[in-house]
Formats: sequence, C-alpha cells, structure tokens
Amino acid sequence: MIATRIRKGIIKKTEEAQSPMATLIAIVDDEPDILELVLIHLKKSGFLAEGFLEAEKFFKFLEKRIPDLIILDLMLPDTDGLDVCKFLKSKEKYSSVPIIMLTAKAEETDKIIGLELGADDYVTKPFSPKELVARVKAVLRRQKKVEGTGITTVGNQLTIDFEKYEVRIKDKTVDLTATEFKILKLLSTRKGRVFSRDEILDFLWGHEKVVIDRTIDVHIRHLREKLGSASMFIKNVRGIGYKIDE
Amino acid sequence: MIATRIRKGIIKKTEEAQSPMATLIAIVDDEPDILELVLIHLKKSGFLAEGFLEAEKFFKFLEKRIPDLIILDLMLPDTDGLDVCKFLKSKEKYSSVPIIMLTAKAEETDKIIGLELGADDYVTKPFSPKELVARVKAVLRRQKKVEGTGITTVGNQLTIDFEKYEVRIKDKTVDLTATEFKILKLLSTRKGRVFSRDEILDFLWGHEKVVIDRTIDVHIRHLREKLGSASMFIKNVRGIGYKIDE
DNA sequence: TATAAGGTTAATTTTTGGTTAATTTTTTGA
DNA sequence: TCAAAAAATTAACCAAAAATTAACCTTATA
Repeated sequence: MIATRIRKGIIKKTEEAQSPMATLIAIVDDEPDILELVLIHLKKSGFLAEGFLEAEKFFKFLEKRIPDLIILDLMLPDTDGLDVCKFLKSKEKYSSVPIIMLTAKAEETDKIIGLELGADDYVTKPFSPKELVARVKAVLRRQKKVEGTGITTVGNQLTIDFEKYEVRIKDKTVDLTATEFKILKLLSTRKGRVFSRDEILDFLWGHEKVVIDRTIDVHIRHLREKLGSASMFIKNVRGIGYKIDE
Repeated sequence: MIATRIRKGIIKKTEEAQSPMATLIAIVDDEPDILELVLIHLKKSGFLAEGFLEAEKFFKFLEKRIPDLIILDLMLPDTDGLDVCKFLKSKEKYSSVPIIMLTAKAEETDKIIGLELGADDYVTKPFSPKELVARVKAVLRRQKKVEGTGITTVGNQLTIDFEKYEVRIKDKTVDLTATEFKILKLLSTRKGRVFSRDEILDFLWGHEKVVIDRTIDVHIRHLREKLGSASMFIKNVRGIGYKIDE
C-alpha cells in the first residue's frame, strides 16, 4: 500500500518535471473587454497571464518581474505603444523579451515600423483569440530561451555557447572573431526578429563609434563563410537588415 | 511513532528513487508575490521547494533540514541578507550549501560583495522566474563537478590542488605566486568559460583596487612561462579575455 | 633600514581582424 | 525587360589588441 503510494508520488513528480514550464505573459491594452478575452484564452492554454489597462501599471509590474513575452497595444491612452516598445528595447534588462504588437490598421508601413522598433510579431485588430495564442506559441517556440544555461541552438546543427564563446556545427568547433560572435549572439537570442545594420552596430560598439553600415555586410559575409552549411539560417531582409530564421 | 517511521521510510525511498531530482531548495524573500512565483516555477521544474518570508523562520527550518541550495534576498526586513550569507558560510554544517542571491539593484559592488561572501551566483531584480530556475540548475550542475577532491586536472598533465595551493606538471611541482595561482584557479574551476580582464581583476582584488588591465597580460605571461608545455591550455580570446581550453 | 619578492606600469614589437572602397551580382519595380 | 537600388564579394589598409620586455613601486621581513 505504502509502496504504491510512493510509486504514484514519484510518477506524478516526474510528469510535472517534464511538463513545459509556466510562461508568464503580460498584456497591455486599454479595452477591458479585449484584455479580458485575451487573458482567458491565454490562461486556458496554460500560460500565466497578467493584464494591464494602463502603461503606468505595467511599468510598476516590470520592476518586479520580467515576463517571458509582452503583448502590446499600439494605441494606448496614456502612452504610445511604440514608445513603450522603444523603451523596452533600449533597456538591457528587457531587450530580449519578445513583443507582439496589436495594431488597429493593417498598413504595411506600420508593420515595417513595428519590425524596426523591435516587435517580434504583430496581430491586426480585429483578431481571433485563437490566432493570437497561436502567434504567442510561435514566437516562444522561435525564441527557445537561452537564459541561465548560456547555450542556444539554431536549426539543430548549430550550437552557440555564450560563456565559452564557442560555436559548433555538428560538434565541430568554428573559430569566430569577437565581432562575428557578437553579431551571431544578437541575431540568435531573438530568432526571427530583424535587426537593422544600425541596430547591429549599436549593439557592437554603442553610440560613440561611427562606422559605415556596409561594414556589417562584410561581417555577415565572414560569418556565412565560417558557418558553412549553417549559414543558410542567416537571412537578409532587403531594405531592413538581417535575421536568423530556422 | 508509527507515523514517524513511515515518514522516514518514505523520505528514504524517495531519495533513492530519484537521486538527481529530489533536490530541496529554500527561498527567503519578504515579498509574498515573488516568493509564490518562484516556488511555483521551482516545483514545476521538479524541485522540492520551501519558502520563507522571514529569516527567523528560515533558521528554524535549518535546524531540521539542510537544503541543497538556498535562494536569498539581499534585502530582508528583519535581517540583512549578507549577514545570513556570512553566517551560513561560517558554519561548517552549511558552508558547502550553494547560495544564489537576489539583489534589488544591479550595482556591481553588491555583486562582488555577495560573491566574496560565498554566494555562488546572483540574480538581479526584476528577474524572470525561468532565468532563476536555469541558474539554480547551473549552480547545482557546477556543484557536482567540484565536489569531492578539491583537485583539478587540465589536459591530464597539469594538476591543481586548491587546498595545498600546489600545481604540478607531470609530477613536477611548479612554484606560482598567490596571484598567479588565483588566476589559474579561476580559469580552471570554470574550464572553457572566458573571463574578461575586468572579471579576473575583480576576482583578484575586488572592486576597491584600481589596476590597469594590461597587468593581467603580464600575470598570464608569467603563468605561461612557469607552466611550460602546459601553457598551451591558457588561451586568449581576442577582444574578450582569457580561458582554459583542454 | 636594507633586501627580496611580487605586483604594476610603461614602452615596444608583433599579430589579428575591423573598416573601407571598389567591383560584381542580385533583386525589385516601373 | 531594363534601370536603379541593395546586397554580396574581394582585397588592401591600418588600427586595436596581445605578447613581450624591462624598469619601477610596494610591502613584508630579517
């Protein structure tokens, strides 16, 4: 009897351990109905979700916890969603948190602006909650968190160890220069997200150093050369910049 | 009485059954929300976790059980987290239990102080629960490796005895200065990990002393000279720092 | 207080790789 | 289908980083 209970206990524990970890999602939207609806659907899908009607309260929340993903309405009453996005991206702490934008208009220009500001995806209103949840999952899947372990993989043949500054392709180590490594790091920590050449340069050298942005092309070339077959994951988005796509 | 015996039995069985995973983690944090969140995530990851809002209760708990890892908020209402850390490290009983510090500010000085006091890692608020869990796993993983002898070997010709402050190359002892030894220790306890010159300097002298980082180059040179053939394991990563690579 | 040991600095040489600019190829839209 | 724009490629140049060397402090100790 006791034995059985012990067994069960163990089995249950194991199952828990294998289940996906709770993912915290923050939603900022000034329309209570929509906020409520989104929250319900996210929670039904097993996410931990927190909603905010004002940017103000959202910022308060941010001081205590960093969510795994942020859903942001472009149109907020107190602040502009784009400004929030810009702010988040400028802070080291939050810069790696993926953002999904909710936009009222499906204008192509908005999309571009969103991409340039660092959003990882955008959903146009009106939207179906199911679609939003699907997008959330897609972005998270792409992301494949690096945190803590300091290791990430791209297309399961390329592994990047941030502590060791080591890159391996199918267990063969590849020598990268510091700059090449940093670019790869930037792109791979936000898979799918497009980075402009200026953004990459800022990441590399900060604002002080002024360098022609064509330089990035050359670094990308070197990277691609060294990565060989795995270079297929580094993609150019014409007119905008570069990204990693698995 | 019977209850006690059953309990004992269960505990023993459980430990046997899931040797790597039945890890007990204690968290001390005065903010109920954060405590709750962390507990949820740790448990979902398969850890046994106990939370404490006050240092007082945590100490009571310590009299009964020694956790495998402690997560400690630097800012506690009744006691200073640093004092708790100092106390734990001073007691033979608890000195080998790894500690992860939660700090409100990302002040560099705090970090160093924490590390000097024996904390194994630190996470700055706000943090993502996932990151914390990943750090916990990383610290535990590291712990396992170091446990036991206190002797490390590099590329099976270089042995380092941390207790005796002794370095041998193929059974011939090598005389190192304290500084050289410390650098070798730092690099060899986290093989492969690249340390910047600043990190090495912080490890050597803390933050008070201000020294030009070129100094490290000279120490490395001396080290390499003394290590002879084994110096091949000390590698420079241009633009980043030094590491040991086997 | 003289001495030795070890840490630091500074100056010089060597090596590496980041930047530029010129050229070719590719993409896109009129 | 053609012209313009953007990206890829290539090689030369040069500046930054590391290695090396020697001289100079600092501190502990006899």
